[in-house]
Amino acid sequence: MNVDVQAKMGKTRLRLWLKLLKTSNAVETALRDRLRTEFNTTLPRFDVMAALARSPEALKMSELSRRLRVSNGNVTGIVDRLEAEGHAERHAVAGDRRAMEGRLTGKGRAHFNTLAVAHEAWVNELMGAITEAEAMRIMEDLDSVARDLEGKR
Amino acid sequence: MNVDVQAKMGKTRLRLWLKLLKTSNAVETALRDRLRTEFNTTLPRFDVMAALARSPEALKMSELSRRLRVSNGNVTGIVDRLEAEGHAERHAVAGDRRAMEGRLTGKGRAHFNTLAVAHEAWVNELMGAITEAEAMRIMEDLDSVARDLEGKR
DNA sequence: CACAGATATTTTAAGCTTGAAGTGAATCGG
DNA sequence: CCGATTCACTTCAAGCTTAAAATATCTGTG
Repeated sequence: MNVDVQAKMGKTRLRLWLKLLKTSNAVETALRDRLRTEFNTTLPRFDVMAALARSPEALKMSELSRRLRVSNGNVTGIVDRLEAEGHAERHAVAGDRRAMEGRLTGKGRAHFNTLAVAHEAWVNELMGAITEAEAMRIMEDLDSVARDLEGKR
Repeated sequence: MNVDVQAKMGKTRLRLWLKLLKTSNAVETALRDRLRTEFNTTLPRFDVMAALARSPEALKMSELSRRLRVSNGNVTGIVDRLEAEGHAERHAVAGDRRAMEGRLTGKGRAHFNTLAVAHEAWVNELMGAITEAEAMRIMEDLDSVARDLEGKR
């Protein structure tokens, strides 16, 4: 590939990145706004609740951190707040006095079910301009990027 | 469209959103890491410098806020730090004593030129799995989402 | 002119996020 | 068994982000 074509490709990828960023920020901002105004909660709290709700077992702090790809200290703070709200609880792990497990409370589970329904509807609305076929194709393309990045880590 | 097909579409859009978010977070995290370790700076500072560098004129704080789609208070803090680094400067706006304009210093402009070259190369590398044709198509699809969201605001 | 409302910016409080330091506990090699 | 290392988690400092309150200024209306 000659130099001109390479340069043009680079510019196209930069434009794509900027558009990807703009779009995902716009959707994310809308979701954050709605979680705040309609349910008085936040996206990080929703994410932690989703991870806990999805798992049949309680999850160790480090496991939450790994699944959500955020730092340990971050998980500590978010679970602190969920605990203060009565939506999650920590307990010691039998056999390892260093570790703590988190799980949703009954109240937390009920709350999350409400949130999850609203969240799915919102996403469906916000991404309404995308058809099934477009979605499938974009996911394939993004997968190739994700796999690529996975390798770099 | 029947109810089953609608439900399936909703799930597909949700999956697309999660993948979009995951991919853009992965790219963004890589860019943040490199800005930090290689240039001791941050993405918000880069964004403000890019806005200032792109504009032939100095920009008012509120204009920066509008272009970057972040709050006024946020811009205040980021410009504070750029000023402390000697990369930007504020000055009063003639004719409106409420307003402040920001611009890059000579040092800031030189620094930004270095950053911008590295940034474009990084994006090109991180998004290397996407071809020109794929990029064009995804941009079109995302445009329809962005236009849709634009209307909602 | 007075003054009500709009505008431009900064400040503040709260939360999210990270990397790094700190604490206590487990594990492993000798 | 003991010391070094690793591991799980929390704490800390710094920065980013927002919404809301506070300041100061401007503008239009009577």
